[in-house]
Amino acid sequence: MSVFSTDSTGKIREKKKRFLDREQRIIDKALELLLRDGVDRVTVAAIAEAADIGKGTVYKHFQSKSEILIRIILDYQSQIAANLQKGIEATEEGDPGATVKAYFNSRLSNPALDRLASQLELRLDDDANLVDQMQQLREVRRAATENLNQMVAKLIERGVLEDVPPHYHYLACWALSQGAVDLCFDKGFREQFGDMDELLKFIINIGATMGNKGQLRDL
Amino acid sequence: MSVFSTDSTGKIREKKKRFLDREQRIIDKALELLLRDGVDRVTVAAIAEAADIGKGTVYKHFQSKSEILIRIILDYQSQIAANLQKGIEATEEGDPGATVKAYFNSRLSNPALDRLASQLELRLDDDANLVDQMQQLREVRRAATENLNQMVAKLIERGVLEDVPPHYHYLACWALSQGAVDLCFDKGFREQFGDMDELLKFIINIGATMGNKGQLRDL
Amino acid sequence: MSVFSTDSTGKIREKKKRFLDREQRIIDKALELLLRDGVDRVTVAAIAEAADIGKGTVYKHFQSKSEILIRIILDYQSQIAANLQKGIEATEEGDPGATVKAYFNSRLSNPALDRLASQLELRLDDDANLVDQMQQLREVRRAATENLNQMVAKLIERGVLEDVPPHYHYLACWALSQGAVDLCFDKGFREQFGDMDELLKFIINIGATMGNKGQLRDL
Amino acid sequence: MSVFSTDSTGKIREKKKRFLDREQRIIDKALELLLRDGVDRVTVAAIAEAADIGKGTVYKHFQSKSEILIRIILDYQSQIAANLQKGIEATEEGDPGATVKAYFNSRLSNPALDRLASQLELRLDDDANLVDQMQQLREVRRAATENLNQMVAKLIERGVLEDVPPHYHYLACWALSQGAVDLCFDKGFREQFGDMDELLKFIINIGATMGNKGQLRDL
DNA sequence: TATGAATGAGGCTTCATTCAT
DNA sequence: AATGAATGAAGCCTCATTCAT
Repeated sequence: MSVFSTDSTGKIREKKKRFLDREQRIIDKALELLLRDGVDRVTVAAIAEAADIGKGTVYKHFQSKSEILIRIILDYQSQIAANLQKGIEATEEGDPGATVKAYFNSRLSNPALDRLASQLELRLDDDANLVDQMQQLREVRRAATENLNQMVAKLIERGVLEDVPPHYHYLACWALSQGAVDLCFDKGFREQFGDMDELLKFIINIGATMGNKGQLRDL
Repeated sequence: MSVFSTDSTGKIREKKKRFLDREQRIIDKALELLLRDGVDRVTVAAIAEAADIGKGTVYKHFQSKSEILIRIILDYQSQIAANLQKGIEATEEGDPGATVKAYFNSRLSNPALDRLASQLELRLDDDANLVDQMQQLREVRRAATENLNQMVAKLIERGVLEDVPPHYHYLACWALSQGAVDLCFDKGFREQFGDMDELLKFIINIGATMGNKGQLRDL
Repeated sequence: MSVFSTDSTGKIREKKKRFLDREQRIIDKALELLLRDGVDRVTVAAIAEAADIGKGTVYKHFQSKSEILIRIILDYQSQIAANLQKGIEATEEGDPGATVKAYFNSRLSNPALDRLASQLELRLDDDANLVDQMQQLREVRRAATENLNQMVAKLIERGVLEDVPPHYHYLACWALSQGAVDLCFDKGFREQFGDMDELLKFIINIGATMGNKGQLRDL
Repeated sequence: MSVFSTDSTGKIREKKKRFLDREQRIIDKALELLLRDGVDRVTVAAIAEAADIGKGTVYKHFQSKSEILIRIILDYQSQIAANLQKGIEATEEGDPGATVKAYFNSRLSNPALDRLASQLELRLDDDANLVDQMQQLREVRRAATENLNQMVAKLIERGVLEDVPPHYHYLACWALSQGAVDLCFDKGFREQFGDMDELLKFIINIGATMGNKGQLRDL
């Protein structure tokens, strides 16, 4: 490979890197603004300004505003999935509650972000131009649930968990953590009860024990 | 009272009734459209058209679009509170799980509505023109939690529930039901697992037993 | 005339009186609101409410909102004309400055009202539905200027005033008083110079002497 | 500087120029419409159409309709202030009446514009979003009155003008010119007396002599 | 006769997206 | 490739006037 072509390749690479960096920068700033100002109050113009680029440039990276938003969801979802995977591995190495804890901690460590992701997904749910990305999102989740399914099935087999379809267990878990996140943001409750840390621990504890063999009625 | 005055009074009453009917009609149609089209896609013009009245008429009944929305929240919240109250009474008459069941059933009987109320509240949270109604909403909730507090305290005293601050119990319950509602609307899950009825029963069962004495770890 | 018909006539008269009273009430309240809230912020609904009658009733007395407004102008104009007439009479009885003083005092005794009248007239100037009333307004003014013309002509003849077309004198007077009224309402000036009473006296003095023989240049 | 960078800089400059030109065009067209149709009847849509641009474009240049209007006032006020300054200089060079004449001519050379400015100011007086611009407007005026104060003080000292607070003189002048402007637009007067040029000369003459030593009574 | 609920034209403003430079 | 000025559809709200009761 000649010096010239090496140079050229290097330059192209550098260019690509800068391009990708900027893409990430757009997402980061968008996220920052969304968390700070709320879903309704973030405009493409604001994102561009925060990222210190022109509005038009945003559209070199994303076909529409929605694509930025769904990208945020996807990134977050992947992160959750990764944490979950670690939890599953820990569970397989002998700690039955590890998965649940990993999951809860993952979602509750930044409830604002979790809530934001929920809101965004809600808003983009039936956007016809995002079919692909939505598909991708579901795939991420399907992969995660597949692993969960196997893990839960084993725990059922071992008599740790109640013998119901495996997804009952982790969807209940999903629901409780989802609700816990909402709880963190209910102004009324926050005003009435103050600090929520202990409460969240209590809820996580419930999450870790619910569905355990022998706890439920009428099954 | 003369026949004439009776007539007159009657007519005035009838007029007022029609006025109030119309108000309800606006709310009903607004709710219908919100459920059908989503929070973002319902305009005042659409509500007016659905209610078969002029746009201006809407503003005879509500000072702003937001007031229609918060009214929907308040109506729903009152309904929940009423159901909850019945549950509390049943619990006091000897069925410890009645409150939780009443609460879950109340929220899950029409999850779409529940979810809509959450979304609306989120959107109206910092609307400066709704301070009064927001206050009213909190008052409805405060009254409900007061009753719950007393009931839970008794169950703790009787050794039925874990001895933690009473609100831990019902906020955990709130969280689980909130999450269960969201679960109903997750397209991915619905596609993957189909019918959710059994799952919801499972979750409600968890709701009814969680926090019971002896189920949690490390307390 | 029979007792019956007397009664009937009395009732009709009473009815008419009440009707006229209410008309005046509408005008009074409208004026009150206009002065308090500004021309832009007074609605027919507000006038009706202030007058303690229904909106529809307003339209039994006036064909449009504009008719209320022009009525206010006409009433004020008539009042000015009456005061002016007294001044003219006093001038004819030997006090040459009496007319000017009467005129200035008349307009400056309630500058807010004077300004309001100007603003309203401006706004109604080319309202096609008010041709008649506008004509009436001009007639009131024409009558006043006719008297002024004669009076000024005499003062010119007597060598008191400069020999220019008579209307020069009173239109200059009109202009100065008009400007004085505006002066009263200029926020900037008020803040900068505080109380305006002495200033207005100074201006009225100018009004009383301007155009006097021997004061102007180059004539 | 390379040819390329020169080109680039040039293009950017040209772009900026076109942007500013457009801004001026909006103002010009707005002014044109305001003068033609009256303050009440000019909409943002109409301005945009007249300027041959989209409605949205207007808001790239001005934050609100009010900002266009106040800009018109400010521009006019600055123009008046500049003319006034020239008059003051001429007075200082020996022509005592120069300032007054400059001022009157300035305002009466386009009475329609002067009147429009008054009306606009009236309408914007209590717009909370224009505090800054209003402040700016007052500053322009304060600067002008400061110069006037000094000049008038000198004329008083030299015995040309009556010894009253200096602002009495120029506010009287302001009032008379303000009134003269209104006079130009009174339909009734115009119809009755026809051409106003001679009358305005007469009034300007009054303006130039009023307040001169020895003309007033009772001082 | 008095009422006030109903109307809907019309105003201002926002913002995602495009495209000429 | 990057920019940001331009766009215009779409949304919310006001208020003079009408008309059924």
